[in-house]
Amino acid sequence: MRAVSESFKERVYGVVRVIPAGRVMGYGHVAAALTQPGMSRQVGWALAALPSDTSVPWHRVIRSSGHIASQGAPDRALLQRALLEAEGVEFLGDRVDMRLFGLPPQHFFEA
DNA sequence: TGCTTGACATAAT
DNA sequence: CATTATGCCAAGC
Repeated sequence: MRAVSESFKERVYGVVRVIPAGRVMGYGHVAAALTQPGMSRQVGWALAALPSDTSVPWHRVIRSSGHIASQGAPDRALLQRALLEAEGVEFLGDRVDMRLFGLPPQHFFEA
């Protein structure tokens, strides 16, 4: 179990909760918002530890390339895509158009 | 202490 | 474009 510290998780959730509906962010961007670039993988673990009934909009966090992250969990990937499309996020093939839906880093400064 | 693992990122091919 | 190779960082063994 590659769990991350509770404090780190809380900080990650704090940032993710600030992402407005219809916008997305890359793992690396979330890490950067925590003033800790390079922690993108840990951000992924923090989200993986979320309970299914969480209030955190985890589906708005995808890879910087625009691809949906969870490849080892098809069920979650499909749900994530469905949730995003329901919020108005458009897909170009199998990836999100980050240029249009990527959130500008200035919008959230540690929550 | 050193190797493995993972919802990643970036550059090279 | 897609695929592969490297670099990353923290936690578990």
